[in-house]
Amino acid sequence: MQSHDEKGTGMTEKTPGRPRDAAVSRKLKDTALRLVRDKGYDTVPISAIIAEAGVSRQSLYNRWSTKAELVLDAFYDDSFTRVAQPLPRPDHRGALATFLADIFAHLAENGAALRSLIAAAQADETFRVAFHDRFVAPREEIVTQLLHEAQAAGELPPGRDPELLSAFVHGAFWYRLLNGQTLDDTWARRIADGVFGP
Amino acid sequence: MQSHDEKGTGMTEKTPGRPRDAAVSRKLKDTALRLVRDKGYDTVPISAIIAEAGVSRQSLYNRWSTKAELVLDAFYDDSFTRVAQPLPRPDHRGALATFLADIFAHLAENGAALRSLIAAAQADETFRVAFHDRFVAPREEIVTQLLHEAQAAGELPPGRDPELLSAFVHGAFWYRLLNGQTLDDTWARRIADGVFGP
DNA sequence: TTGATTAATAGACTGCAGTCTACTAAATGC
DNA sequence: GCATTTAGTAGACTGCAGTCTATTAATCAA
Repeated sequence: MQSHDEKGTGMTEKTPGRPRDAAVSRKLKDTALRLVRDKGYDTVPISAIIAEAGVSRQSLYNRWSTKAELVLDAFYDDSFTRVAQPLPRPDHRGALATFLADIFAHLAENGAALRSLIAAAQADETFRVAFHDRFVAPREEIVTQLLHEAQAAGELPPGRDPELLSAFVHGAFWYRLLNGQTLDDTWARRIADGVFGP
Repeated sequence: MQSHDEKGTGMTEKTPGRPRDAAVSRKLKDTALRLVRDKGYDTVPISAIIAEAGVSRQSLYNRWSTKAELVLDAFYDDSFTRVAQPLPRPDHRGALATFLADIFAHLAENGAALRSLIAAAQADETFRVAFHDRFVAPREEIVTQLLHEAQAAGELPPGRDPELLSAFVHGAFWYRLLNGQTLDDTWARRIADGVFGP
């Protein structure tokens, strides 16, 4: 196996051989993030990323096995999933709308990359699982959790199905994103209203 | 421009030059359909399709500008959208469940290809529009229509939002498909119940 | 028959992601 | 020091989608 700790935990685990250069990882992620945001996932070749980062091809593939893994890491580092703040409690319908509006607001910057990563996941099961575990599942969990709480608080009728409704919410999000349709505050509210009823 | 009618309408429009050979188109679509079903979209190279079809590369690209366009055509010819039958009227909830169960049943055969086409649409706006117009929009329309009728029949409360609910339905479908999760009769029923309420 | 036009074929070519090879560099343990 | 191990660089290589060029074949109009 490899060492590859690279100060991930702070305690470098005393592996033999030359240690990984954390600066190389940083440069790759920063460059990938910038180039993909600026020019788009499919327009930016690996050769451009390593050239701008000033790093060899093999150094990239020592760390990530595909372009998609690198880009996921790059965006993950930046923000992407740190939307997972605790949500305001009193009004669950409003909390859901706010949560969605927050995600949708980030789509201006990250939406195109997100679409590319979802696409990449369809051709690469390993990446699909990684993407699901790191990006999809946590967000789904937040909504499911919120809906369970809303149900406990009596704001959502007991007959409703939080897991299904969470699939409705994220499904509508994905469906509109992947079909190139708008997603804004209005849609956040509309989705929340659709879940909680009129 | 080209002639490219190829008996599409029956009335060959008297274009100059050598006419397209309909047998070439047939062989390409049949071969593409079979190979993609058997081996998967990403596993089947163009070179294999033209080799098995016994046709030149250029003949393919004279008809379709990308692999995705060919495969969409191949699956479209076979079935794929002919699920658009008129639906039973008395029970709209049951009609929706049946409609979905029908789609889900076809996923065993076509689900992998559908995922690949959705993925391809994310990197190719021209194809995304074609795919949307030919595949996505008609199905969405069916559900929206059904929900409007259900609302008129009093089976769906007047406060509900058919366009949004349709996005919920197809969204949940896409979301689960793209995340590699099961879609069967149980889910069809569950989604229909989620739309119409408990 | 000839010319114009488009289709079909064969195969070279480009740009891409990802792999592989050869070599050099930095760390550890003796 | 020296051996071992892993990271780094440079660059060749493979397989892919899609483009391009050259040549031949089929149709229509004159």
